[in-house]
Amino acid sequence: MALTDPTTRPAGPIVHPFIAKLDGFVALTEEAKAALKQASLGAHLIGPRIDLLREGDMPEGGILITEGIACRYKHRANGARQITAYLVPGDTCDLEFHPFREMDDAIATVSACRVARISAATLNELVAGHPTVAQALRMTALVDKATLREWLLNIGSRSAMERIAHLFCELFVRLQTVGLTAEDGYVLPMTQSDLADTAGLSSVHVNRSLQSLRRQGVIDLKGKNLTILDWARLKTIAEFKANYLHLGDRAAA
Amino acid sequence: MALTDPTTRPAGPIVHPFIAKLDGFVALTEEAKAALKQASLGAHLIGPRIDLLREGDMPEGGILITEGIACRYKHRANGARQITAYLVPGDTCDLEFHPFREMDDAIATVSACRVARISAATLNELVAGHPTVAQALRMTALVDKATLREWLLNIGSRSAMERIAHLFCELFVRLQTVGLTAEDGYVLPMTQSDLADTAGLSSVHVNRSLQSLRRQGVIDLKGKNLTILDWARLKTIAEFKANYLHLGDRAAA
DNA sequence: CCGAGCGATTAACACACGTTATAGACGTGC
DNA sequence: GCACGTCTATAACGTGTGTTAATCGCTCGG
Repeated sequence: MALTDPTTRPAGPIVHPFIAKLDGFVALTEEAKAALKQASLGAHLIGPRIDLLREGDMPEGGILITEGIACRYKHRANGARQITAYLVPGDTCDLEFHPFREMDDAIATVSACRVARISAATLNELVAGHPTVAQALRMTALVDKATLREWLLNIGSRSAMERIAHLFCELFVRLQTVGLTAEDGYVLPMTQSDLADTAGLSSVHVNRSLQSLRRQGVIDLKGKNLTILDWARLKTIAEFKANYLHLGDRAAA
Repeated sequence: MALTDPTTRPAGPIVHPFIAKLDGFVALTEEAKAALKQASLGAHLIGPRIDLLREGDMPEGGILITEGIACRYKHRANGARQITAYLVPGDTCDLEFHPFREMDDAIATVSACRVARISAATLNELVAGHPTVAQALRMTALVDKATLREWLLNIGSRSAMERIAHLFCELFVRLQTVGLTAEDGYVLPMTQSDLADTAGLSSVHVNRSLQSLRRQGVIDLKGKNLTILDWARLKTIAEFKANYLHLGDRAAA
């Protein structure tokens, strides 16, 4: 029963991942949910590999991803790129909005995405009118920071294979909470070059590490389909603990 | 005139770095300043290398550093440690507080520190009663996140020497805004082993990189006294841009 | 149907960085 | 004044990862 209960383990993508996410952190009132629904109307479809915001931009409002995967990244003068976060459906950026702030990094789609822009005005209304929303948004900011710290640990102290395993674990858990995983895998739209820029590795070495994970029978990766053949092993390799995502009882088994 | 004007370039440590920091982000009302002063009373002196919060703790409130330098860090099972942030006077942690949240990392002093604990109750009063404080706190959270992203770029894509140079640049600018730098240097309480755990390097290689910076005449480091002999060069090596700190016109020259 | 381009793969080689070990310098407590 | 621990420094050696480059397979546009 529990396995098929759509409220605990959705069979497909959930309709309003953002509302579900916030509601998971802080129980929202019905009015708050309605307001959020209203605010996330008018999402646009945007193709893959498109910049949503660039370094130096002064966004009027924030961004909400409702479908697809996007990323935050920074560029160096020599052309090197560091991806600092992945945004999955339900994730936002710059909702903890502050006027007159210049972007110090950029945001781009990885796969095609559905993106809603939320203006500063509606954001202020949301926060002012719905304390539960304000509290939940503060929680998302905390989780964002905790995730950045975990990535720092990942890049700073783990080996190449461990880093990639950790990323795969994190994405599995995060996508699972929005109903975007199959039982044993998910769609991974990043290229090996993206993974390299995420993990602080060269794309050649990412390939080597993937081969190693494959040879050990831990994963299978064909095209954009990642299958996790041995979840326990993957978690062990990555030394993955989901506590930093602060999912509470929504955490995956 | 401008150089000696204590409001723009304080000659010594400023008395309430936290208030100055928030006021720099969002102009605070006099009542807000008074309330913040009240809240930060009763700071305790704590020795070096003492844990303030441990992973798994459920802090009742937040922490404010008024003197000394502390750090956030995470441990791995194999004993490896990753330092994810340094807290200088005026910095806080977990003020964007959320009830029933378990720490997913730890906080410890590096040098001896003066530390104020701010309870959830006074924090709620501050935020509810002073919108400017709430807004400024949101800004600090944004800067924290931007700093984490910059660190990710640092560790993920820069060489050993560049990473260390970047850290030295960042600390110089941050300490300067709270009046804790000399004209050409500051006190660096971290050991080389700390720097290693910060930059994702071995302590041996940190030493090698420091020697290299010394040989080039960029820095001098005797004991805990860091002297920057060639600031322009150091910035170039680190490819340092202070924009992610969002200091506006408080940024160093 | 063909060429162009991008992504994945693999090989060969180079080097930045890690590991282990030892010794010296410094402070600190007894 | 001595023993001790901690931090810095340096050497020798090993290796994980980067670099360059070539090949192969797709997909997509014409």
